Amino acid sequence: MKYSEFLGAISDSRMDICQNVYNEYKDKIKIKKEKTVLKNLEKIFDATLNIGIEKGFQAMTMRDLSRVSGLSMGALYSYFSTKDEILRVFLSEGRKIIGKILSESIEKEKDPVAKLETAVEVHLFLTEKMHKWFYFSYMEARNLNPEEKENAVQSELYTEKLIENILIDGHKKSIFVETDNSLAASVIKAMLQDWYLKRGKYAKKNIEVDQYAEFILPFIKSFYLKA
Amino acid sequence: MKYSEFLGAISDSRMDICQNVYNEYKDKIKIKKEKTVLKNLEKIFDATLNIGIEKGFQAMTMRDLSRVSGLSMGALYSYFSTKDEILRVFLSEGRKIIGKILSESIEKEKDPVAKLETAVEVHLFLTEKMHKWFYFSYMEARNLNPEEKENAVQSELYTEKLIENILIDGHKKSIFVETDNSLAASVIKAMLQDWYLKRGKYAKKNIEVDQYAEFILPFIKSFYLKA
DNA sequence: GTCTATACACAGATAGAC
DNA sequence: GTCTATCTGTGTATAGAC
Repeated sequence: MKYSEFLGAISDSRMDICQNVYNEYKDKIKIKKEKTVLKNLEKIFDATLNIGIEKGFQAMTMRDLSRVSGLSMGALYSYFSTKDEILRVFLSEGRKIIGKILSESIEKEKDPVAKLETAVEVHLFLTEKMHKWFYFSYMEARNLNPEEKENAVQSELYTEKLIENILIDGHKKSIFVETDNSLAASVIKAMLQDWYLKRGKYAKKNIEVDQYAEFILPFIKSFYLKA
Repeated sequence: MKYSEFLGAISDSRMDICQNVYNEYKDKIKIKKEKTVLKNLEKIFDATLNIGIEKGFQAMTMRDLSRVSGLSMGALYSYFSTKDEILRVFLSEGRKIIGKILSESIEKEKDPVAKLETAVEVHLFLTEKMHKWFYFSYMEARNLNPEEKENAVQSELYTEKLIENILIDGHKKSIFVETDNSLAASVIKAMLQDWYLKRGKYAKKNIEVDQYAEFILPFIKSFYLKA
């Protein structure tokens, strides 16, 4: 699959996240008109990601957020009751969307090699499309409260487990070599994460996401595929 | 090489960093007795890393640092004139030490395969020994001023260039396959970084640094070594 | 539904006693 | 060389006008 094909096949994830936030939190949000809420949630979402990536969520002040989002301080607090809630809500609703897309894509494929290819490609393409969310999520997860931090860790492990299961299945079917599949999944995950953590570097090297996928897939296969 | 052998061969990096800080900044530091300065710099260094890893440097207050380090607010400001200076100084002096150890270790080896093995092992072992510094450095680099941030980026690229040069040399000597060596170095770096970024995860999986090295070396070699 | 003005807490930094 | 007490700015959050 190419990134361009992927783009045509999925919906606007930013809108999906805001819609999810509305559905989940409409009782707590003081504004009642759905259209107004969605419009402003998107402004808050974009501003939070942009400032958060620029200087970190802790360093972002509510005055910054007000200025960049175009909403007043008072308006912001009609949507979220504390600054920390903004972080918690956008991260948790994002995780739900992403977990769903990834697992559904893998389930569609039958054989282990196709599953592995799909897992790698969909992960790279998702993080390319939502790179701001992913980078923000990675860097700010430690600012969550202990309970939510645990959810974030579990979500990471879930992705890794998806990959591990593909490797286990492939070995059972005598397609992949025998190895420590848990460790192998971690290492593959590390390569996938590097794509969104070092976006600036790859941009400078003129590497696009399709090229990155075409590089790491043979790299992974050369180790796991039996000769 | 095993991690235990590595440990026997290098000096106490925490003390080295503090010694470097003293040498470089003794004119700016208000306290004059070297022994006192070194003792207190180590306290400040440890406290900064511990609190910084726990909740981030931005969220760390000077009162936190005072409490954990055991020095008063006034005393802290006799060593560093601003909070940001603490970050800047510990990161830049750490980078100097690390770059030196890594490049010297690689230079000792002659053939590309041994160089590659050494680069991987020394990087993993260094990050294992100084894992707090590395994690802190990775997460807080963006809180540096633009000039220092650029230095941090360059230092990262330098490490990557060391690996890339090994791959280029290996290909010239017909030992390694032909590939995009810049991209290859990035991907190897990603695997190396995962070790210190996901320390908690590997601890839970009961993976030690020697095991991690033993896993990723064959993984890397299976791709680069000619059959 | 959105705004401005403000309360109140706490941050970084310093002065001056010891 | 180290401490305590304090200054001043800025942060989050809210009240109440429109």
